[in-house]
Amino acid sequence: MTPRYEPHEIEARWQRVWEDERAFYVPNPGPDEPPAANHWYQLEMLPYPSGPSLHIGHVLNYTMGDVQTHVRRRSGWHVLRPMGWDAFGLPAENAAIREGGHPREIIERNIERIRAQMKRLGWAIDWDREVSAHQPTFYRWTQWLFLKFWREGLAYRKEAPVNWCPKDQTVVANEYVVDGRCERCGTPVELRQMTQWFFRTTAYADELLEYPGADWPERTKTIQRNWIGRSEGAEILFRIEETGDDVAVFTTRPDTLFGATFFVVAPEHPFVEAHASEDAKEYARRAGARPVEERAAETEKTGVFTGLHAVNPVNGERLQVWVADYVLMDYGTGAIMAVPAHDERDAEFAATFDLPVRAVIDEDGKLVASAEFDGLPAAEGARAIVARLEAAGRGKATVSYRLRDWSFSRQRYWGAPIPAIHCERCGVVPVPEEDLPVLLPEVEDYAPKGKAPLASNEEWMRVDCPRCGGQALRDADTMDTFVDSSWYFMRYVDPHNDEAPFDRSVVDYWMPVDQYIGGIDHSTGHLLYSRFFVKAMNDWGLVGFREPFARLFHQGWVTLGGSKMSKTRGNVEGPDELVAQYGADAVRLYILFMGPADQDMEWTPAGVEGIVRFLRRLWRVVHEVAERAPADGAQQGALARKANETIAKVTDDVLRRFQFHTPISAVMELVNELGAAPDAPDARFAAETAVSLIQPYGPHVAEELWGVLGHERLWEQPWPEADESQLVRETFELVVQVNGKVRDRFEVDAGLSEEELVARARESERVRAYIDGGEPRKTIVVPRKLVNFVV
RNA sequence: GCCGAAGUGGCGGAACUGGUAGACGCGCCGGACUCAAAAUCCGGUGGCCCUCGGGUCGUGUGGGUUCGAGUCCCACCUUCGGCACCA
Repeated sequence: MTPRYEPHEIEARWQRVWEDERAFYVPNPGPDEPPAANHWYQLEMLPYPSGPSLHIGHVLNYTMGDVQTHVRRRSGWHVLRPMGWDAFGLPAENAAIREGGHPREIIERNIERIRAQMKRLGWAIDWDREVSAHQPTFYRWTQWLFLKFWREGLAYRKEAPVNWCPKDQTVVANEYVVDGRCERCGTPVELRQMTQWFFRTTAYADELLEYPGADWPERTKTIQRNWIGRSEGAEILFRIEETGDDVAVFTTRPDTLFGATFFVVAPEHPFVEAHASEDAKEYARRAGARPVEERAAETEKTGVFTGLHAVNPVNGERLQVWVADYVLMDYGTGAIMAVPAHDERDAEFAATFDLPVRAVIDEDGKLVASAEFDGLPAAEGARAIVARLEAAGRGKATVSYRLRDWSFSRQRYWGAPIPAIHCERCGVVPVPEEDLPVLLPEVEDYAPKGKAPLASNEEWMRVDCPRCGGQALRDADTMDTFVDSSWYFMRYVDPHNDEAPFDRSVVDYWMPVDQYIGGIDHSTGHLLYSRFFVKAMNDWGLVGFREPFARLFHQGWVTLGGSKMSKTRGNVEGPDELVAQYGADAVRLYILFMGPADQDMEWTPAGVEGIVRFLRRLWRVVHEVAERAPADGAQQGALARKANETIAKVTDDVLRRFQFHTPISAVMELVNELGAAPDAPDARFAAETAVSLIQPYGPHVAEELWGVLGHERLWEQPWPEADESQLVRETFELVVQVNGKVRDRFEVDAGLSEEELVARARESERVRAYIDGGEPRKTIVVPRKLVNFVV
C-alpha cells in the first residue's frame, strides 16, 4: 500500500536533518591544504529585506542557484553558496518609515521572516557565512575600504550639480536616475549644486569596456558600453579675441573644423560668469538650474550671444561666442565649435538664430573648403588636422566619456556613516583605522528632512580632530547602499575575519564568482560599481583578480498582470500560500518549469497543478517499482536507455546550457515511460535515475523516495553519469523524403551503409509512388537520419 | 535616431550543429472507476480537405540561398530593453 504524498511532513523532516548535519556548510581550505582544483562560487544577488517576504522573482532566482549548487556539489565540485542581506539603504529605510519604528528593528524582523522562508524552501545555503550590511562587523570594513579609496585618490569631495530626489530627500546617483526620475520612488529629480563624496569610477573607464576572463551576455556588455560612452576625438584650443584667454572644445569631428561657423559654451561654463554680457549671464543662471532632461525636451533651441568672439586656430576666422543650454558642462569641455552643416543640433541652432552654415565634407566623404586638406577622406582629414593643431600647440587627440563619477554620499539615516571628520584647521580628515567602525548613532528623528539626520545628534557629531586635536565635526552623511553591495561577495569568503575585510589567500581561492545570477536592471549600477571596486582593489594588491563575476546570467522578470512585480506597483506576490498548499518542492519545480529562466514570465499559479500531478505520479511510480521491480535491477533495456539519455540531457542542460525547464520535461518523459512498466527488469535503475536527477529541483521528495528505493543521503551521492555505450542506438527511424517532403519513415538497423539505406528507402511503396518509376536526379543521405530523393 | 533582444497551436513553451515542427505541461474533448463528485488512470487535441489510406497548408510579413529553412542571408512589420541636445 503506497502511503500518501505528504509534502509538509517530508519537507520539515529533511530540513531538520540538513540543518542538524550542517549538510551545506562549506569550509575554506586550511592554511596548508592544497587548493581544490574544482571549486565553484555560486552567487545570486542578495535581497533587500525591505519587506517581510520574498517575492516570486526571488524564488526563481535562488532556486536556479540551488539547482546549480546541488548538481555541482554532487559532481564533485567544492561549492560556495552563501546568503546575506542588503539591509542598509533607502528601500529598507522607507519601509521602516512607512511601518513606523526603528529601521533596525523592522529590517531585522524582515530578515528573520525571509530567512525562515528561505529555509522553508529548502535552499542549500551555507548559513554560517550569512552577513548583513547593517551589522557593525560588516560596515566596519565598508568604512575601511572607503578610507582606502580616499587615501588612493579614488574617493573625493567636490561641489557639483547632483540629482536630488525631493521625496526621498537625498542625492541619487546618475545610475539610479531613470527617465529623469528617482529609480526608487519615481519622483522627478531636481538638480542641486552640493558638495558631495564621489568615487572616481571614470579612472577605470577604458578598462571597464573590456572583460578579461569574464563570460558575460553580449547585451549586458552593450548596456555598460553605452553607459560608459567612449568617444574618440580631439580637444582644440580657440583664443577669445577680446580677452586673450584660450577656451578648449571637444569634438569627435576634427575633420569639420573648417566648417565651424560659431562657438557655444554651456551655461555653467566659468567663462560666462567671467566675461559674458549681462544678458548672457542672466540666461545662463536660469538655464543652468534646469535638469538636462527638461532642457532636452524643448523643441526650440535657446541661447544668447555673449558679445565675444573665438578665433578658429586653422584659419583665423572670428566666430561669435554664444551661451546655450544644449551644450552640457559635464561632457567634454563644456564648450563646442558649432558645425551646422554636419551636426543636427548645431543646424537647429543656426536656423533659430540665423547663423551661417558652411559644408566642408562632400557627398563622397571628402574634405572641401578646407584649404590644403581638400580632397582628403574624412578620417584621414581628421588625423591630418589634429596633427597640424598638435604641431602648433593648439590641440590634441583625446577621448571623452559619458560616464560620470559615482556620487555616493546620502543625506539619510540608514547607512554606514562616512568615516570622515571636518576640522576648521585641518580640513576634511579621515577617521583613524583603529577607531573603526564609526557606529551608526541613535537619533531622535531619522525621517528625511533635507539635511543629514545624523547631524541632529550633537553629542555624536562633536569629535576631536585626529590630526590637531581641536574641536571638529563628523561627516553626517551615510554611504549609498551600493557601496555595501560592491564588495559583499568578497566578505562571504571570510565572513568572521576581524583583522581585515577578508584574507587575500581565501578570496583568491574562491573568487572570481563562477556564476552570478541577478537582474539586468543592475547593469549600469551594481555590476559596474563592483567591477570598479575589484579593479581598484587589485591595483592595491588586496585581491589577485580584476573581474568579480566570471559568468553572469540574468533571470527574466516575473510579471503579474503584465507588469514587473514591484513594491511600488503593489503587485508583489510571495511564495507562502503556494508553499502552504502544495509544499516547497512543487513551488521550486513549478517556478523553473514555467519557461526559459532568462525570459520574462507571467505569474499564473494555475499551472502548478501539473507539477503537483507529476510529483504524485513520481511518488506512486517509485513506490510501485520498489515493490514490484526485481531487486537486483538490470541496467540495460529500453527503460535503462531512456534513463541514460535523460542523464545526458539533464546534465548538459543544467551545466552547459543553463536551461532549467527542459530537464524537468525530460524527467517527466522518463517517469511516463517508467509508469507503463514498473515491473521491468531495468525499472529500478530507471526509477533511481529519475529520483536522483530530480533531486536538485525537489530535494525533499527526492530524498524520501531515495529512501523508499533502499538508499540513503542522496544529497551527497555522486551525480549520475550517462553510460555512453547505452546512448548508441542499434536501430533508428529512417526518414525518407522526396523533394524535401517526408513520405515515409521506418525503423532500420543502425549499421547499414549509405547504399543500403538508399536501397531500403527505394523499397518503400509510398516513396515509389512519388518517384514514379523514374531515376532520382539526386539522392542525399544524412547518416543515421534520412534519405532525400530529388526528382 | 543609434545599439541590443525577441515574434512557433487556445496558453507556457520544445526543436542545441540547416535534416521528422509542436517534446513536456496547462486547458479542452472523450472514455474507465464511482450512487455521484473530486482525485486517479486510459485515449484524443495546429488549420483546412478526405473515399479514413491519406492529402495539403502551416513557425510575424515579403523575397532569397539550399535537395531540404523555425534555424542562414536581404528588406520590412510588431513588441520589449538600453542610450539619446554626450558635440
